[in-house]
Amino acid sequence: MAAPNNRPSPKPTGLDCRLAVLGADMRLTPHRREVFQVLAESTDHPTAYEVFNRVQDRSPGISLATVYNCLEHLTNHGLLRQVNLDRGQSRYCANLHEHVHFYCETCGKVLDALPSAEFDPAKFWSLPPGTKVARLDVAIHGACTTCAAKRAEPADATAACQG
Amino acid sequence: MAAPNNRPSPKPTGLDCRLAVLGADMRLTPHRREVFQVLAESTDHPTAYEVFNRVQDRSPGISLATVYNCLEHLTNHGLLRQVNLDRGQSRYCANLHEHVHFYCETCGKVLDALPSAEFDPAKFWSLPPGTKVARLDVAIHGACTTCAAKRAEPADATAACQG
DNA sequence: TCTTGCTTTAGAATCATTCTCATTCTAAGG
DNA sequence: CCTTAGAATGAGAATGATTCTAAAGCAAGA
Repeated sequence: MAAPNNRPSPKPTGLDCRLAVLGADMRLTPHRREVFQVLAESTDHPTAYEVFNRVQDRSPGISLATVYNCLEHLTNHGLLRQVNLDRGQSRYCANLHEHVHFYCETCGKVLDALPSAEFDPAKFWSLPPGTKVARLDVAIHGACTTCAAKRAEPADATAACQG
Repeated sequence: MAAPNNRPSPKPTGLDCRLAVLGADMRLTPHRREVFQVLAESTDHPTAYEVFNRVQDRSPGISLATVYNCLEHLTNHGLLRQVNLDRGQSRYCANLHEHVHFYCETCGKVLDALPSAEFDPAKFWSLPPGTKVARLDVAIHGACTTCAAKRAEPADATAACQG
C-alpha cells in the first residue's frame, strides 16, 4: 500500500504525491523524503556528498551511508536519475522529463537539455537487427554560454587553442 | 625489470603510421605501442585490467600502472577513446571513427554503432544560446540481438516483464 | 660520457561507493 | 498499549578502480 507515514506531512504536497505515485511500493521514510526534496529543489545535479551536506541541514544525524541508500532506492523506484559524466562521482537529478545532460568542460556545470524534436536513436545509428533499445544516455560536452564567451575574448592569448 | 626499450620499431606499419600522425608529440615507447595494438586488435572494449592481461602476453614484465599510464597518454593524444558506461571500470576503444556505444544490459556486451545519418545535437536538444558543443557522448542501453531473442522466447514466463 | 628529462615499476594512497552488522524504527496484529 | 517481523539506519570496515610516489631505467643531446 502507499505508505502514508506515521505523522510527517500534514497535507500531501505535490512532492509527496509524486513520491506516492511513482514509488508506490517503497516505504516513504523521512530520510528518503528529505533526500528527494533536496534533489527536487536542486537544479545543479549534486553529487551524493553534496546531497549529504544539504540534507544535514534538516536531518543533522543522517549518515552518508543512509544518503547512498536513499539515493539508490529512489533511483531504483524511478524517482531519481543517476547521472554519470566521465568517471568520478555520480550526480543525481530529480528531473524525470525526457532530457539529456550538457556538461561544461570548463566550469563543470551540468545543465538539462530538453528534446526539441522527436528523436529515434535507431534512426541515427545503425544497430544490428533485433536489437532492443531501452534507453538513451546522452551527454553533450562543451562550453556553457559564460565559459564560451570568456574564451572568445581576446584578452587571453592562450584561448586560441581551438575553434 | 627487463625492458627492451632499446629497440625502436623496425618498419612503420599502418598502425605505427597512425600512431606517428596522431600522436606526433608523444614518445612512442614499446609499451605504448603494445597497449595501442591490443586495443586496435580488440572490438570488445576491454577494461584497463583486460588490456593489462592481454599486453602481458607480449610484455610479461609490464605493470598495471604502466598500462594505466599508456592508456591515459594514448587517450590524451587522441589515439584512444575512453568509454564510460554507468559507473565501474572504464573501457577503451581504438575506433576513432565517429560512433556511439550500444550497451547490452543483459550480457554486458558493448557494440559500436555508426551514424547512419547526419546528426546535429543542437537540433534535437535545446541548449542555451552561445553554448558550444565539443563532443557528444551517447550510450544506447538495451538488449543485443541474442539477448533480445532469448527474452522473447515463450519458455521463460518471467520474460514478460516489459515490451 | 654526463646530464636531463621522460618512462617504468611496485607498492602505497586515495576516493567513491558498498558492505556488515548491531541497533532502531515501522506497520500490523493482538 | 505490547509484540513482532522485517525494513531502515549508522558507524566503520571493506572493496575496487584508479592515481600517486619514489626510485630506478633508458634515450637523446651537450
